[in-house]
Amino acid sequence: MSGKFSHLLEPILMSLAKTSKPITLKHCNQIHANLITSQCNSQLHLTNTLLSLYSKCGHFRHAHHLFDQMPQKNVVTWTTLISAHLRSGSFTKAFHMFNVMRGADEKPNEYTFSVLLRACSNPCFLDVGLQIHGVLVHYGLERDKFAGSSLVYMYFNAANDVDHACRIFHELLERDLVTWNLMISGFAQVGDFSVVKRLFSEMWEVHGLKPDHNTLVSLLKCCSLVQEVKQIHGLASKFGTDVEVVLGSALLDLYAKCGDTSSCRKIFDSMEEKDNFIWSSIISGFTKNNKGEEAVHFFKDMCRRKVKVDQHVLSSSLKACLEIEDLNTGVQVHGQMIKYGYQNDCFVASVLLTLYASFGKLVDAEKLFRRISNKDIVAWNSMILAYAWLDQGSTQCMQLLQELRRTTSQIRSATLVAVLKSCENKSDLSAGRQIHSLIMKSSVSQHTLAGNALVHMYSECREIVDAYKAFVDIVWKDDGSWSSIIGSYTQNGMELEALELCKDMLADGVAFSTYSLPVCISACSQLSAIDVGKQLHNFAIKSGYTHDVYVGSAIIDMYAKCGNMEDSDKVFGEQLQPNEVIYNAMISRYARHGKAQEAIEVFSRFEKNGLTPNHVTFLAVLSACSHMGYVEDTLKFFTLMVNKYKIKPESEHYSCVVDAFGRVGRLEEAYEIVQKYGSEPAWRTLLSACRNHNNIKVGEKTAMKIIELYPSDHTPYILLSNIYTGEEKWEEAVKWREKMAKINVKKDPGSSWLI
DNA sequence: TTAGGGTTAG
Repeated sequence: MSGKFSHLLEPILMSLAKTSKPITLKHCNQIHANLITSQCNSQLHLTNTLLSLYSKCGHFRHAHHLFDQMPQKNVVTWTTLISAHLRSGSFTKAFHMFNVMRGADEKPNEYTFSVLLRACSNPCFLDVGLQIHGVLVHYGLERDKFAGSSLVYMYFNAANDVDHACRIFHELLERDLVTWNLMISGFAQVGDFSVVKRLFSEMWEVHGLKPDHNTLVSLLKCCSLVQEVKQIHGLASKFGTDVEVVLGSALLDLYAKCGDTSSCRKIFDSMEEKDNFIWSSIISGFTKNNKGEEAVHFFKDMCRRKVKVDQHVLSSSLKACLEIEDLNTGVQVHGQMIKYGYQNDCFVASVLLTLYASFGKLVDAEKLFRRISNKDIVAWNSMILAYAWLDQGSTQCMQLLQELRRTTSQIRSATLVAVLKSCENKSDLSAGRQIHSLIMKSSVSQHTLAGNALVHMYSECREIVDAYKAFVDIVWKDDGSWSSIIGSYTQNGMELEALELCKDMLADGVAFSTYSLPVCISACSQLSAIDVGKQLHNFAIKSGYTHDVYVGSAIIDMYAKCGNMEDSDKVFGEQLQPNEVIYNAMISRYARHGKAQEAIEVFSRFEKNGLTPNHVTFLAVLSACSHMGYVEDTLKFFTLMVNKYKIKPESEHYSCVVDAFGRVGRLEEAYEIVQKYGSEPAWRTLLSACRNHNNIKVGEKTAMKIIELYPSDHTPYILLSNIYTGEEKWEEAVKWREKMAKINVKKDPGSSWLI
């Protein structure tokens, strides 16, 4: 009687087992009920299929429950259950079931071993895998296609053991496409590309096996040039290989790495089925190529189509927001992150916290950081860097470092480099010195990256002697080390020494790079050493570095500072794609030569070319206008900067406005600005303007303020005394000179900041 | 009836 309806149930079960559509628990339960009512549940092959359906739709407990209730079991039943445990990540349970199975005298077959060995491809299960290999030999299955192929896979992935993998492969009785693909992917993984190519041609030319998308994905791992990627892409058409999601995303990723975003888009558009991999590949592909706008567009498109986003999509999209400084979209991504439950994901939260921090939202950033359940080192470094951007953020960075040291004894150089970033200011120097001694005591002491960061930190703190000491201590000096120390000397008025170091660098076998060349050229500019500058320019031409914007702008600047405007213009004209840096150099050049009108003209060309001015651009154009006393223009550019370009003015920008007002004698207005936003240089600019206009009222207020802020400074006393002298108020003038003498403030011999 | 390969992120 039993199983009389099996001919009805069987086709339904079979079609469900083969479908690519998602199977629900409801489907499984219905079939289960039907199996029972139609008395087909004693038909083992049908129950086994149901068991695998429960496992495929992720309902492992139901699978296990069914398994327990089955009166009869065969090797398929056991293998399916072991596979279900592995699918759910319960490795120990799976291995345990294997032992129970053998205890129950059920003989494992090639499928059972295939399933188990795949789990052992994880290095932490290699020991188990080797034991299973022993058992497999006992059953005489070592030369079997399925079991043997899985052994090959295990030896490559868990042990990087090429010899063992090859021995097993060569002794197989039969090899199919999957077996060949496993070998090819194994060699691609260990980086032996010549063997990959040899295996590929043998598979196709000798054995006539047509490659599939898996083969091509392994071949793609051997590509480093766009031509090679195109070749593999061509093979797909030659063999009629379906460019499905896996091959599609691998191709897309490689085209992106070669900078070919138009091919990325073509592949993306041609994909009928788009999964999360494809979406995250296209978003990260555009982000990698500094095309954040497009990347963000893809993200929004994805959300509009109601495609479920995953952690890869979220982190790539946030990276794009970071690149284009788009906080609004970032907040939208945050919304999706909450919606899909990725709020505590380490990867996603690390980028989002960086984005929030870049907009000064440190409280939000830290909140995200604290919620990450398993913080890895990148998350810690991101949080440290977030504080490092703050003025005087070294205290928080040091606290985070202490906290991190309580959780791990291994501190890597990237973390210390991040903390050092927070110490690039004189007031944070003591923290910087602490990190220095920490580095010297740790295994990081020989790391070039850490040494370079120390040189940079001391240099920014204007501790040149210490910068040099740190430089000398670097065991393997690279281009970054040399550029850092040469730059440090140049910025601190030691240009001759900088050029000497430049010679040492060449003698040490380190060639000029796009980093070291601009600093050396800039040393020449400040020395007006046009001959050496020209030599460096020649070198730049020969090595093709003139198209680099930093090299180009340094050369433009060098000729201008040496008074050779003709060559400066020539180099500007040779720039293929002048960007912000180049234009900034041109505007600064005119600003320095007091040519405000020309500076303004360059600024408008800059805007016409679709470039976005930054705070340096505005500093240059504001200083050009203010130097000439163009108050209206100064105010116009200042408003443009704040309103249109949303750039937060820094103290230098305010100083320019103060300077402009000061030059035309609008001292009260200047005073108002300095009082609200000014810094030390702004106060000094104002005081100097008061002296030029002999304005006692504002001059007194200003001088008092400087005395209050910098009590040991002689300049306000002298300037005030000079103002009184100018107004023929001799008594007052003498009074201020006396005051200065009384509190023991001395004028630096032979120097005055006015000079 | 059970099985083996592969792609994306900070």
